[in-house]
Amino acid sequence: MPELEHKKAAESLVARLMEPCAHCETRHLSVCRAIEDPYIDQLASLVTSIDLTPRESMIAEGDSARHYFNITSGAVKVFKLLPDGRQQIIGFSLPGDFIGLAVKDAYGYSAEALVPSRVCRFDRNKLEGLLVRFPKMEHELRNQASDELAIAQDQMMLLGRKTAKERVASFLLQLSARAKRAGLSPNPIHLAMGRADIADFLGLTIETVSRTFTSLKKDGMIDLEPGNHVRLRVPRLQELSGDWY
Amino acid sequence: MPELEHKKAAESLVARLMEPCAHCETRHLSVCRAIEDPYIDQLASLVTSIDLTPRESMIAEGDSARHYFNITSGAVKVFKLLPDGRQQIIGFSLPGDFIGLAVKDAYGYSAEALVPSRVCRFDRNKLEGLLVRFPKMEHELRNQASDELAIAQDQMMLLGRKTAKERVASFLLQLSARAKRAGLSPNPIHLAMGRADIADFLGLTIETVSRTFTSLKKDGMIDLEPGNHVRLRVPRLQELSGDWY
DNA sequence: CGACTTATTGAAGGTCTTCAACGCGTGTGG
DNA sequence: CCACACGCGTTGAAGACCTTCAATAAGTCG
Repeated sequence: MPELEHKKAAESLVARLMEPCAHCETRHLSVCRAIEDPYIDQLASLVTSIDLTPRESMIAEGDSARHYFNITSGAVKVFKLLPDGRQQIIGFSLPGDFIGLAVKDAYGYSAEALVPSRVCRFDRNKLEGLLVRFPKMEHELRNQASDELAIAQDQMMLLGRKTAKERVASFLLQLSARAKRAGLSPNPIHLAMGRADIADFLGLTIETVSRTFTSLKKDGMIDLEPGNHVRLRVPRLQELSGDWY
Repeated sequence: MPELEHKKAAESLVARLMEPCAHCETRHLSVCRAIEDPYIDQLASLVTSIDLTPRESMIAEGDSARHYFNITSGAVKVFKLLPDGRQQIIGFSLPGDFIGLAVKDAYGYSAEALVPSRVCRFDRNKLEGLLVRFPKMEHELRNQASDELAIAQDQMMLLGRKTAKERVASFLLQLSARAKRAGLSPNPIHLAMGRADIADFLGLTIETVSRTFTSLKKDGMIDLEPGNHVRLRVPRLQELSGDWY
């Protein structure tokens, strides 16, 4: 590597370490976009970047809620457990997603990485303090909470009233739409999670999810491709999903 | 009626019409508490009080979202429909509850009164304008959204992973807790909604709800009393609910 | 290659749903 | 005043969808 290139790379590394937010690649996707460049260091000063390995826990239900989190890369599952071990996945968080809004004193859910991931951890008290000076950020957080609320309501409809086929169809379309927004391939989509997690998200069992996938495949609605990729026949899945289009 | 009494009553009526927020009995329960007395008229200026009869519609899914609402008396159901008529109730709103947060351009749900109710209707644009000057209110709205989000997540757990008995037990305890907060009787609780609405809220059918009630009664968990009242054996219902206590 | 995890498939079973009938209370009209 | 209809809740029997239990296949990593 030429020395100039080398030097540039080193400077860029230093910059990322010293000014994590200013050079954050997911800033434009996240609530952090509410804070303008001149002030961004105030945000950076209360942030810690954390790397997570698959299955590594990020939040444990019941812990006192001292931090907010923002996903910068990878994928995280957010879930609740019943005392007997039953699990319900509340959502899958992707780059740009904010975690910690639905919180009182203690976290009401757990969260752990599905794949190698990186998250920004904010000190909650300090961030709340910052919000007094940055009402735009406060507004952004409310919008984020509103969006999540609307998504949660769709999920209630899915869990309460849809059949297994409809749930899986909705799920696949939902992943496709999110991938599109994140600039990833919306049609052969990639599944970052296994059947067990899909099941715990859709309120089904692993076996039912698997059977539903093969059934959709037989009906020509999807194709299962290597590497956990799924090709979707979108219009027909939309019909099947039971939703309004 | 003595003339003095008469005059007082008339003045009070005028006051309520002219300064609806200043004399609102549910203000302390609602997000409106964020605006202090000296400024409350600014809020009052963009509010319309509306009376609803049972089954009267307040919001229709898909309509452009020009208003926010605040329940001041009665009870309202908020729900979503699938094209084939299946219904999922997202929540029951009681005095002090704010409706309209989970909204983009159009409402993602419908809402209608269960019993004679009164609601405050805010012009959405004007209220959003007001928020710039009252960051405390903005903050209050975020908190409200966060609370609703946590509730929605509990509901996902209920819908995705709980049995019929657990759902009904959770539901009754939930109603009891809300009644307590609203200053109503938390133990013989009153059901403002019929079996059909309970079913559509819990992701069950009318028949299953009915059977579950009688089963809980046989097991000595509840007593059904006249006037849609239910007496709860709380500790045993908590065990049954499958939740953490 | 071999051990482990994950996904698929089969068969039996259970919980909840569906379809149907009945009871109960209320309100209306003959 | 009673008959009747209507809404709502309850109960029964049959059936469907999903789950559970079990075995096999496929994929992953040492």
